[in-house]
Amino acid sequence: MKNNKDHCSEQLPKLGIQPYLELMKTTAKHESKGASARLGLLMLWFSDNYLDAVDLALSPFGITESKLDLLLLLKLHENREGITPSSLADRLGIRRASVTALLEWLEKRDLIAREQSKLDRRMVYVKITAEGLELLDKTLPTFWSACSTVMSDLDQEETMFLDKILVKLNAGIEKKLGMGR
Amino acid sequence: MKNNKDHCSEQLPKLGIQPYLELMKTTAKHESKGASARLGLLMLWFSDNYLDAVDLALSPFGITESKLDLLLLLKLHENREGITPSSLADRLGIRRASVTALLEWLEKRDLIAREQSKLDRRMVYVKITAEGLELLDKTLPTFWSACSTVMSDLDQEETMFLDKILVKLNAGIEKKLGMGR
DNA sequence: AATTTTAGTTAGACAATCTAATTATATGTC
DNA sequence: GACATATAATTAGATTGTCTAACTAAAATT
Repeated sequence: MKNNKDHCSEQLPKLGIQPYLELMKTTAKHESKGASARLGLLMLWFSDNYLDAVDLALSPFGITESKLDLLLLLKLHENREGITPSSLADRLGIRRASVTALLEWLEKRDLIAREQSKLDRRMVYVKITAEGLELLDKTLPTFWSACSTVMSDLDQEETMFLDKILVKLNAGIEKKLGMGR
Repeated sequence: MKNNKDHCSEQLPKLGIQPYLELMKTTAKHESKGASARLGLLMLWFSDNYLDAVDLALSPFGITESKLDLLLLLKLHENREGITPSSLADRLGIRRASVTALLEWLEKRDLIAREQSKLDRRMVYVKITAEGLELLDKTLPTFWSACSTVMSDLDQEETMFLDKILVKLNAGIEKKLGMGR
């Protein structure tokens, strides 16, 4: 999360996207894709800003998006028995070792509990605790409103259109990265 | 960057967005904003995936998006004399100490050069080197195509519409975060 | 001349990831 | 049944990008 509060003389002017596009003309492979690349650049900037904004909204709760993501996954599969670190790694698109680190943090704060499987003692079952659920209850309203605030600048037509587009783009990119929620 | 190649039994099914929306109904403040929050969630997922995809595309060049960002900024202001770490921090929306770290890395590889100002000896001027420009030349084609590839699923109408929407959203979020490019 | 402000750096921290190695357990083969 | 292989989780150690707080040197102000 970025949070620049240094008060410095603003020496470099904002360029906007134009100079980037001009540079692109001279350094891109196929000029045909100009419109897509412009879009991609706008999206890159927005993605950066948006993730920062959500992080910022969550920070008062002392939890990050990654960890909330994991808790949310556990909550939504609460009925299901036998959620293992491996399956979480799969679903989150990260390595098992990374999940271990997240679980370590969450367990230390009693937000989740781990229990060794009796059927296969290599495996561990992960569950969200009452405290974990409580934290979700406290955090989620802010999370949803952080998600929606930025989008509320759009009118109804734009909202519907963007929804359609994002569903399409997400499907495409999940296929490319080979995973999804 | 995420890169899951562990081959695990896929135990947790993909849920898609529906269960998240149902949970939202019971945990959001104002139900009115449902459409925006749904959009925000889709955008959050897409932003995550998109940044991962761009990172992945850049990884063969041994440079990350943050560092490329900085180099690009230097390239686009190449004519301007006296670019300081402070002004870069301003423009990148990060702290001066963080810029020092990036410059350290870039300087070690001769991609940028630092020189003490003679007018005000507290200040340092940063310039991109020939090697830095070379790296940009090698990297940018891949960067632009990473930006555009994901977007190329869209037809012309969608592209134009999304462009308009992103300009609007970026303006809004930059105002909220208090910075921009 | 003394104080305060500024620019940059350093030191030390934390979060989220990774790979490689390790441990314990299960499974499969001869 | 014993040995080899595979699997699940963890540990160890690294990297990246960020932060805050303290420090140094120089400039500006009082």
